[in-house]
Amino acid sequence: MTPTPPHPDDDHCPASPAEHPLPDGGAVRLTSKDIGRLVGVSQATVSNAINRPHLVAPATLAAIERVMADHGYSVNSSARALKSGIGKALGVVVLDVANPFWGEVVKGIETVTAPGRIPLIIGSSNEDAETESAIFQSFESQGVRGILVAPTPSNLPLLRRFRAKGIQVVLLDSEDPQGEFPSISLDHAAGAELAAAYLRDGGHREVALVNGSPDISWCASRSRGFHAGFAGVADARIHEISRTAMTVEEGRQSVDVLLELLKQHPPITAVFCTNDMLALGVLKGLHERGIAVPGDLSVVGYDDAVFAELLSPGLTTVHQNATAIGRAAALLMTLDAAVPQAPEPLQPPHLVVRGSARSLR
Amino acid sequence: MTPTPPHPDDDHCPASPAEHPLPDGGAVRLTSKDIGRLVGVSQATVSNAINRPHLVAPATLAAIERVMADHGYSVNSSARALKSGIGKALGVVVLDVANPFWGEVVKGIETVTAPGRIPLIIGSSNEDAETESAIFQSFESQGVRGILVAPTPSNLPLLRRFRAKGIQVVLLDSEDPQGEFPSISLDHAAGAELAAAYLRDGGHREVALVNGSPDISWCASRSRGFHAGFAGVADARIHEISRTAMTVEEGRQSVDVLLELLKQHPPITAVFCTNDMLALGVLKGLHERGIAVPGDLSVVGYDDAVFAELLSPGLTTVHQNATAIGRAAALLMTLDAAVPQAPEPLQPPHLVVRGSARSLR
DNA sequence: CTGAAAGCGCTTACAG
DNA sequence: CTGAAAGCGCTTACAG
Repeated sequence: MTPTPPHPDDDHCPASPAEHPLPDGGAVRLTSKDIGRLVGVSQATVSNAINRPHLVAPATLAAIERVMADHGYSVNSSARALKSGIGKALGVVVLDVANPFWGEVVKGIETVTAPGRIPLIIGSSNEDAETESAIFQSFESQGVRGILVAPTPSNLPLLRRFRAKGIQVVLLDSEDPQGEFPSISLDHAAGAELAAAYLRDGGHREVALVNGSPDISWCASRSRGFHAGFAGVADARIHEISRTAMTVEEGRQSVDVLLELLKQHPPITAVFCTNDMLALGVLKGLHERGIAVPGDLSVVGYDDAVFAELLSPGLTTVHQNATAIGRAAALLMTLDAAVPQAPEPLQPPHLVVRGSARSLR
Repeated sequence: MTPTPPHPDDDHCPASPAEHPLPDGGAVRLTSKDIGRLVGVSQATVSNAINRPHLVAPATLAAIERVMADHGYSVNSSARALKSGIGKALGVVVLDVANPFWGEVVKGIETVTAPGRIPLIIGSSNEDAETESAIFQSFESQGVRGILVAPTPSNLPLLRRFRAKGIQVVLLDSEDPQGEFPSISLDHAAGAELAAAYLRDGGHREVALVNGSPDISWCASRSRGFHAGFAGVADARIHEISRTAMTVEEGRQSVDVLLELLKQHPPITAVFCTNDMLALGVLKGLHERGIAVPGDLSVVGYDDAVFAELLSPGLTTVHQNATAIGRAAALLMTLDAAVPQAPEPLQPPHLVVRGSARSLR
C-alpha cells in the first residue's frame, strides 16, 4: 500500500508530460537576471541577496527569496566558479567504491561536507596510477576546491602542480614522507606489525602475505610492518603474493598460489591479507576447496570491515576506524570561508582477535 | 608508536613548512588564451584543437598539444559548461555510500562513465527526503548532465522540473508507475515474494519484517511483495518493523523489538530483512543475545551482498546483481554526443538458499 | 585552416 | 541599500 500519487503540478514549467524529454529549445532555466526582472531589482541585488544578504533591505530580500523559491531558482555553479575562481566541490579518489572500507571513509567525509552543501566528486582508481591521474585531471578541470586521496607515489608531482594552482590536497590514509601535504596518516606499518606479532607468537613461521600493488604506498607500508614483526625470527619465511586489485575476486584467485605454498615443505600455516576484501576472497576460495580455517590455515585481515565479526569463522583483523579517517581528512580542508576546523585525534590501529587464526603451540 | 599527528598547524592556510600552499597571487592556471599565445595561434584555434581536432592543421594541432602537455593545461569545465549550457558530470544519489550494495551499484555506473572521463558527483540521502532534495539542488547547481537516483516519491516533482530544464533523469533501482522517466526497474516485489514463499513453505506463520522507511518506494515494494507471498495463508501474521536507516546499527537495534515478538504467543519464528545490512545487524544482535540462527529464529536478507555467503550461518538472501543495475542505468543516459547506448537486460531476482533460515516441518 | 568577436551567468568593486 | 559595468575562460557561428 501507500500509493502516494505524485503531484501533478507542473506550474511554470512548460514541460508537458510524456513529451520530448530534452527539447533543445524547451530548457528553461532562470538566471539571476530573470529573478531580478521578476522582482524588479537588478541582477547585482539578487546576487547580494544570495551571497551577502545583510547588504540587502529586508523587504527586498524577502521578495527575492520568494521569487527564487517559487521558480525553483538555483545558482549556476559554473558561472559562479568561473567568476570567483574556484568551485566548492571536493574530489575524492578511492581505491574502489565497492570496497566497504572506502565506503565508510566516504561516509566520514560526508559527515563534514554535508551532502547537498559541498558536492563530492568521487572516482575509483582501481589501483591504477593512470586512472588515478586521469581522475585528478578531471577534478582540476571541474574546478574542485580540494582533493582527498591516498595517491600513488608516481602521481605526487601532479598533486604538487595542483597545489601550486591553489587546489588543496589532503592525503588520505597515506604516508607523506616529506610532510609536504597535510595528511591524516595511519600507521599501517604498526597495524601490520601487530598482525605479524600475533602470528609469530602463535608459532607461525612459514607465512604468506597477500597484498595489493606495492605501488600503493600503504600496501608497501603494511608489507614493511609485517616483515618487521618477523624480524629476528631466524626460521621465519614470508611469501609475498601481490595482486593487481584488492578485491574479493582477487583474493579468491590468490588461493591457487596459496595451494602451492601449502604443498611445499614446510607448508605455510598462515596468511595475512592486507585488507578484508582480500581476506574475504581467500576465505571463500579456501572454503570452496575444503581447506579448514583456522585448522589447516590461519587467516588474518586488515580493516575490520563491518562483516568481519560475523564471518565463519570470525575474521581476526586489524581494526581502524574508516569513518573517523574520512572525517579527519575532510576537516583538514579549508571548506567554507576560511574557517579552520579542528582536526580530530585518530585512534591507532589495534588487532581484533577472532577465530580465523589459531596458535600452533 | 603511531604518532599520527594531525598537523599542529590549525590554520591550514600557510600550512606547509616555509611555504604558502594557497597564495592568492601565486595560483598559476593557464587559459586557452595563454596556450594560444605560447603557440602563436588564437584562442579559437586552441579550442578547436581540443574539441574538433579535424578542423585544425596537423602541424598546428601537434604544436598546441605539445604546449598543453608541457604546461599541464586542462580546460576549465566551468567556463565550458557555462558556454555550452550543460556540463558532463553525472549526479548519483545513493541511500548510503557505506552500504556495499550501493558501492557495487556505483561501481557498475563507473564501468560506463570511466573515472576521469565523466565525473560522478555522489551523495548519500540516508533515506531522508530533505537531504535528497538538497542533493538534487546541488546537482542542478553544478550543472550535471543527468541524475541517477532511486528517489523518494515526494521529490518526484523536483525531478520533473529538472527534466524540463534539460537534465536527464534515470530512475535507479526504482519503480516508476507512470513510466514517465527512463528507469531500470527491478522487481522488488517479486524478490520479496520469493523470500516469503520460502518461509511460508517452510511452515513459518508468525514472521517479522524489518524494513527501511515506507517512503522509499522499493522498501514499500518489498513489503508489498512479502505480504503477497503470504496472501491466502489464513493463520499467517506479519509484524512489520520500520527503521529510519537500513544500516547494520539499525538492524542490531531492531533486535530489541524482535525479542518482544519472540516472547509473544505464538512467537515469531522468522525475520525477513529488506537488505543485507539490516540482516547483518540483526544477526549481530541475535548473536550477542545468544539467540541461535536458524535454531531459534530464521533470518532472510535481500541483496546478496559480497559477504553473505561467508557469514555464520550463511545468509539466505535474495540475489540481485548490483553492478549490472548501475551499469544498465548509466547506459540509459545519453552521455557523449547523442550516442544512444544499448540497454542491457537485467536478471530477475532469485533466492539464494544458505543456512540462516530453516524449515519448521 | 585560422581569427575576431560575442556572450554564457555570475560576482565584484565602484558609484550613487 | 541598489545598480551599471566589467570580466572570469570558454565555445561558436561567422568571416576571411
